[in-house]
Parts: sequence; C-alpha cells; structure tokens
Amino acid sequence: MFEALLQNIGEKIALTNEETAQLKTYFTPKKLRKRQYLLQEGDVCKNLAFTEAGLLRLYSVDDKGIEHMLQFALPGWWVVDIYSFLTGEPSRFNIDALEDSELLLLSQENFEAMMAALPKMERYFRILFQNNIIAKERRLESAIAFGAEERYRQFEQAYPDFVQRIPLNLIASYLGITPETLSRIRRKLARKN
Amino acid sequence: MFEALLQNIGEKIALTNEETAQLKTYFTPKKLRKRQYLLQEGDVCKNLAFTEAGLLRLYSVDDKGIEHMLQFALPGWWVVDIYSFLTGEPSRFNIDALEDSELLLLSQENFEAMMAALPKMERYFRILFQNNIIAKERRLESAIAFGAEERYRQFEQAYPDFVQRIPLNLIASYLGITPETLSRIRRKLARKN
DNA sequence: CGGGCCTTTGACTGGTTTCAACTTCTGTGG
DNA sequence: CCACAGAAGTTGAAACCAGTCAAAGGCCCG
Repeated sequence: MFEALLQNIGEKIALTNEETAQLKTYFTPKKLRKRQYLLQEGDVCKNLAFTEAGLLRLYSVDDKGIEHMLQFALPGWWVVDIYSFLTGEPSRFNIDALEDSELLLLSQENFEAMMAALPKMERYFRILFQNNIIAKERRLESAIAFGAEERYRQFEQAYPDFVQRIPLNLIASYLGITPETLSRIRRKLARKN
Repeated sequence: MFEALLQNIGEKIALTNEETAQLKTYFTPKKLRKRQYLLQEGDVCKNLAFTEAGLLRLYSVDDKGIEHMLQFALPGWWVVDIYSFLTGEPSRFNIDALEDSELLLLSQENFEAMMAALPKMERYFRILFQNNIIAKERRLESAIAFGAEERYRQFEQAYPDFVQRIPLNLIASYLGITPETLSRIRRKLARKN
C-alpha cells in the first residue's frame, strides 16, 4: 500500500526505519471507483492525496458547463486543490477518478503534525513544490507562446504514457483546445508519417 | 536595504533578532540599471533574487525572436529561473530590469547554507512555493479556459498596479496575445464606460 | 444487442494574428 | 533646447487558425 509513496520520498530525502514507521501513521488509505469524486466544487479540500494506483484528474467547470483539465495524477503523483487545502476556502475544482484508484490521504491536521514531528518532511515538500513550479512554468510558457499543434507535440513528448491512457477529449481540455481541433491535429500529424 | 525582505519574511515566519542578523549575512545587495540583465539565456542562474525596489521581468525568446513574458517582479517579489538554479543547467530565460532596481541576491551555496543554519527558512520557502503554485495555477486556468478579453479583465483585477506601470506590449506578451489585440481590447472596454 | 459516450468529419463562423501605415511618446545628441 | 530616431501604441484590411454546430461512425459496457 505504501510502495509508491515510500519510493517517492526516498528519492528526495532519507528516512530511518523509525521515521518511516511514524510517517505511515499520518496517512489514511482510500479506494476510489472509476467516476467517483474525491473532491467536489464547493467543498473544502481537506486532504492531500497521493496516488498509489490508478488515475485521477483535477478540473474546473465554467459557466457554460465546459470542463477545464488542470492536472492528471498517475501513480506517484500528488493531487490537491492547494488553495482550498491551505486556506480552508471552498474549492472551485473537482477531483475524480478516471480509473479505479488507490490513494493515501493526508489531512490538514496530520500534515501540520507530520511537519512538526518529522522536520525532514519540510524539505520533501519544498522539493515537491519546486518541481511542481517548474512543471507549471513549462506548461504556462507552452500555453502563451505556441499554437495548438505545437502544444500537442510538446505534450506528447513530455508525457508519452498519457497519450495512450487518457481520452482525447480530456487531453484537448488539458491543452486548452476543443476535441474537434485535437482530432484534426492528430490526423494531420499521422499523415506526415 | 533589507526592509522589504524582512517584512516579507516576517509575514510568514517569526525570527529572533539574532536570526535576522545571521540571515542578512547570506545576501549580496546589487543594483541594476534599466535594461540591464540579471540573467541571460545560456547562462546558469546562480542566484535567487529578491526585489527590494524597481521592476524586473523574466521572459523567453522563441525561434522567431518573439519574447514571452513569464513573470514580473515588483518590490517584495522573488525572481529566478528555478529550474536552472536547482539543476545547474543553462537557462532558457532572460531576466532584466524594466526600471532601475535594487536586489538582494542569494547564491545557491548560501541558499543551502541558510537552510541548514536556519531551518525555519525551509518553512518560509515552502510557503513561498505554495503561493507561487497557487498563482501559476490561476494563470494557467485563465490561459486555457478563456479568450483574450476575459484574460485581460482578470489580469486588470488581479494586478491593478501593473496596468499603469507596465508597457502594453509586455502585458500582451504576458497574456499570450499580440499588442494589436490588446490595444483593441482596451479601446473596446474603454467605450463601455 | 442496444444505448451512450467518444471520436471523426464537414461546413461555417468568428476571434486573433499578420502586415502595413501612421501617430504619439521618449530619450539622446547636436 | 530643439530635432530626430527609435520605441510604443493605434488603426485598418486581409488571412488564418481554432471554435461552433451538426451529423455520422465506432466502441465499450450494461
């Protein structure tokens, strides 16, 4: 149950066996069926969620009912509406499972308690956040600097796994284009080969 | 020289006088003239820079020579190519001054040393990074979910100061649109009032 | 086997870019 | 202090990319 998490942490900081044992006590395992919500718009995001298995997504829904994909979470990824989690404000986002999934939840209280008890984890999360910033910066640059086709190419290259696993319309939403446009881009790129 | 920095840190964590004194020793003051570079594409980003006074920008330049604004830095803001800073890889970005500016530089070595000597600063930077992620998430959602006019409205609302202080063409670049389009948007919005 | 969702395709629309010209503003040297 | 060159902003016309609307085909799951 903790394989992916411990590996992920182990890549960034070193914990003793004792610390590892203590670490586990802060997490709550949770299984999610396909299409089941972890967070719904209007609720407060009370947990950091680590994906042990499966696939989640975080998205918003606009006035017209259109969904906008902000994040996917494969095994080894964290997912959270960090704003709601930190401030306690209701979330504008939804998180649900695209496939049956296994999660490890870390509540706000346990998050704080863990930081106090295991100061090394400050470092772990700082590194996590650093990496997240780098990734978001890339995506942002891509979004403001390039057209649809180029954005899709970069996405393919950055996440070759996703392309197989995630429905076209969700990738389109992630890129900020319509499913129709993405379909046409794929046809065009396929022809070139 | 340290006013803005100490205030910014004080909002997030509490330091004793001793710790404050020690903190200062890790920073190097630097003045930048308008148009002067802090970082040029191809160089390694060796410093975190805190803006005490003035105005900086971080941007990339694409194949066609077009600049893409990724960040502005007013007093109280940090600016860095975090990827280059952390990995030691050459930067794809430029940082330069839009106005005469005063900075406090924190080198990689001093950053690490400071973290070790003042563990509270782990927390400060974690909070900083959290806030940065929230801000980038907002901008990203805006970029993929809305058209040019709506994006500009949100920008105006989020950063009313910037609109006065920053040239139109840089705001356009920040929003991922052309200066012409932004000029027309402004005309249209002005008419409505 | 049937229904619903996802994907594809086509025709049309509309927002943005591109290109070009002109104006306004700013800074710098004669 | 003026003149002028370059940068910044505005405006218009044409081209283009992506979105919208509509319909049909494919595929999975119940």
